[in-house]
Amino acid sequence: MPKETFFNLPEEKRERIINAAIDEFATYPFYQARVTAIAEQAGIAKGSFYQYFEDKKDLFKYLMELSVEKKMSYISHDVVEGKGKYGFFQLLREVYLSGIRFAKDNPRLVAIGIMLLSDKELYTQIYGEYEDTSAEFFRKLLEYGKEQGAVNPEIDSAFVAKMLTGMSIVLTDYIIADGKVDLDDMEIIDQMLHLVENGVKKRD
Amino acid sequence: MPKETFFNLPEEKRERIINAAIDEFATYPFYQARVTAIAEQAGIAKGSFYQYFEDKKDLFKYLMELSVEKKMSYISHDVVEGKGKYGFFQLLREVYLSGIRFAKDNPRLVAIGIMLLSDKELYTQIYGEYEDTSAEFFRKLLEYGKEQGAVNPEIDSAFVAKMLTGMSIVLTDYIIADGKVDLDDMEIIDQMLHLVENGVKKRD
Amino acid sequence: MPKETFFNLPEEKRERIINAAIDEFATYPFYQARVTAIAEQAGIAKGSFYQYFEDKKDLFKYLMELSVEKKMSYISHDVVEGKGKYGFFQLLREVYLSGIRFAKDNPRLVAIGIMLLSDKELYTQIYGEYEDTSAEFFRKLLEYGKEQGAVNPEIDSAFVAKMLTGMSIVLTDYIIADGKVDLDDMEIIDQMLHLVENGVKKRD
Amino acid sequence: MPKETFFNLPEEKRERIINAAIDEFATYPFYQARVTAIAEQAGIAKGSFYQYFEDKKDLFKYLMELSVEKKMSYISHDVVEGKGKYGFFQLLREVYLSGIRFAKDNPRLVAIGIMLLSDKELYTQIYGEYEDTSAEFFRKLLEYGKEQGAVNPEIDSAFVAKMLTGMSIVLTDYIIADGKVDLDDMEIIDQMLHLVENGVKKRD
DNA sequence: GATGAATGAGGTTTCATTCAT
DNA sequence: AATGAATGAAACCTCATTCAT
Repeated sequence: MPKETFFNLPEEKRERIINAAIDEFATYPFYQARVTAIAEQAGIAKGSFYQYFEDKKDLFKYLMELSVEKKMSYISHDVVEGKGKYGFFQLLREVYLSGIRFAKDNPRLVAIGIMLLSDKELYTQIYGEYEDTSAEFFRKLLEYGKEQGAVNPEIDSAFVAKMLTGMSIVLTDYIIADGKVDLDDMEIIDQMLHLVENGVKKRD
Repeated sequence: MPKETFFNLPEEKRERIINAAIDEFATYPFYQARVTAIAEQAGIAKGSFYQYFEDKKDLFKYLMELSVEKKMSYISHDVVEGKGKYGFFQLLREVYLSGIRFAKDNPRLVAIGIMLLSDKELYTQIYGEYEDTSAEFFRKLLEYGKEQGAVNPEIDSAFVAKMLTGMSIVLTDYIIADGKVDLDDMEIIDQMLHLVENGVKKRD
Repeated sequence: MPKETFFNLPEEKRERIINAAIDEFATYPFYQARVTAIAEQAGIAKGSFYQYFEDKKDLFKYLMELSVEKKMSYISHDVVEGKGKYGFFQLLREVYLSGIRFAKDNPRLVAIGIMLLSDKELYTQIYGEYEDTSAEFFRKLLEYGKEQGAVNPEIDSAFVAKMLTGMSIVLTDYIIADGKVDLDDMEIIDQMLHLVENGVKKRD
Repeated sequence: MPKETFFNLPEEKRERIINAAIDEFATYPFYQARVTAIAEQAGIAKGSFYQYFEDKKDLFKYLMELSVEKKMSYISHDVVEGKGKYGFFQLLREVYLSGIRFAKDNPRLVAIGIMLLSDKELYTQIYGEYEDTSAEFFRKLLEYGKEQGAVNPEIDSAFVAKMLTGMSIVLTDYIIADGKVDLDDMEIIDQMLHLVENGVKKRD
């Protein structure tokens, strides 16, 4: 957690720092990212860095928090409110859509997140014992789908949740890498959802 | 490519080194992995390391080659011969199965591979211009499925191939993380394949 | 070029570093000179060295610049102003004299310069394409002497310039090695100049 | 001094080694020259090197000996025999000429010699307390010139000897650097000798 | 004698972090 | 709070030399 001093900073400066950090961590894996580079980019003294943050990891952690928070803001808008109104597959669609929007708006944050996923050493150092929040989210959604009768109750929620997570990652990766997906052109998302829908829905 | 001296080594020593390297790279991302640690673990002098390999990257590259080679050996047995005999979904099943077997036998190699995937900087340094071999493999398989009439010709092969890759990764990740999947108990794989099958197959 | 941090240092420290460097480079050829030794002698941390200089070569280059600058200061005083007033042989005498004074005051700098001369590889790395500034200087002086009618126009200025350079080097080398030459006792210099004068001057 | 084993080698191999060594030392200053590179070039095993020579310095020393020997062979032919027959300036001319011929035939050996001159640390390690053989040679020649009545007895033989040495070095350096001097075209040498002659000879 | 693997000291350089102002 | 110099651990890598066959 950043020190108080950081939060007392004028917003503009705080943002300069955050942006510099995002740039650096999106370009280099954690261990290769340099505090010096961040300080330089942000236009602050190296010493100041340590007045705002405990250390490199502290900043990184904070970034991840910001990222989650921001992602939530994308989801909440579309889904959280709508829960109940929507059917399972509609919800799933909204979740993916919000994920895509988030990725398009914050490609560097997504890149950082993906990097982190593959460095379990660091991951546990940051989040404590490994625990896949994202998969957990999908698991609950699936349970809800089962209750609703939209999802085949025989499937293993935990595993399919993993799959949905993985597909979500692939999707966002696809987006930030190639910038291919156009929000107006939803074909691909629909293809994916169609794939999931047919694979997961309850037969009659 | 390792130097000749490496290949002149007694097999036992060569394996000690390879194992030490796999251990280190599976635990730490490339830039955090330490040559010193590898040498120590392998019980060789630091200087010897550089008689066998050009540098750290050289060894890493070699490891990846070994990995691909080994993985191929898993696939070949099941699939390469059978192509033509099998339908698309059977082939896909075989591919996933071989992937799983490989992952169960070589979890650390898989971990290294996954790490590499998320460091594109390093990836291109090693393989030249980024090009997703795995996705390409699945794309061809899908084309084959379309020819066969088993796969819906309307789907975007490139994208679905990405998805299949992603799912494959998730699957193996799942396996090496939790060691949950038991080969005798194929339910989960079948669930995934079922998911894919329904999502991808041609409607009548 | 040293980094800004170096120039922000208190003069006393800067001098300690420069002196340590001169000592080291005067004793060992460039590649044998050790950054560690310089840091130790100067009483700074090894890491600090790299806050002041890009690398070993950076420092070395700077030393050479300092040396040229200092040498210029010896010449300027005697000659630059006097050009026009003096005849060719008087000018030559002044040039050699200033060279000697410089060598007596800065024997280690001279030693470094001489070392550099014999490592053309390094020389071009530092100054770009090899170009003998010193010989060029003498060549111009000789041309001036020809204009003045003091120097035999038949001689090959380029070659004799090389000779004058070489003799200058020998002279300074003689001085820093043995410390023999006493400025009050100019016999030797006069012998040399006499040698040159007779060899070069125009016959009637 | 090389070990006996070296001299037991077939001449062809010995020469391969010597040539490789000359190449390496002519290209890099002693400290940067690599035993490994020499062994490779010569096509011998690294271990063999140490069966022939004590260490790197041993080989280098031997090279210098060879060089002196070879240089002597150039001189002896022209001068040693003729001493007595020739006047001082004729002798001097012969000495320089032989020096030039040697330099043209063995530019790399000359380059090594010049390098060594500027590394006094190494020089004394090799020859013991610094002692300029070459200058000594010229000093004796000058003494002879004085006896003969050809050289002004007032000049300081030691110093002028230094000068003559320096000029000799400059001359050879000029030759190996630019390859400019053509033996058929002796103008330049004559210019230099003329310079010396006028500077040194006895006035009447 | 020939080989080439083995060694390890030591060099340069990087960088997170601390410290003094 | 801000600065930026200072530190030193630690990393990679090189190479002369020794050793065992």
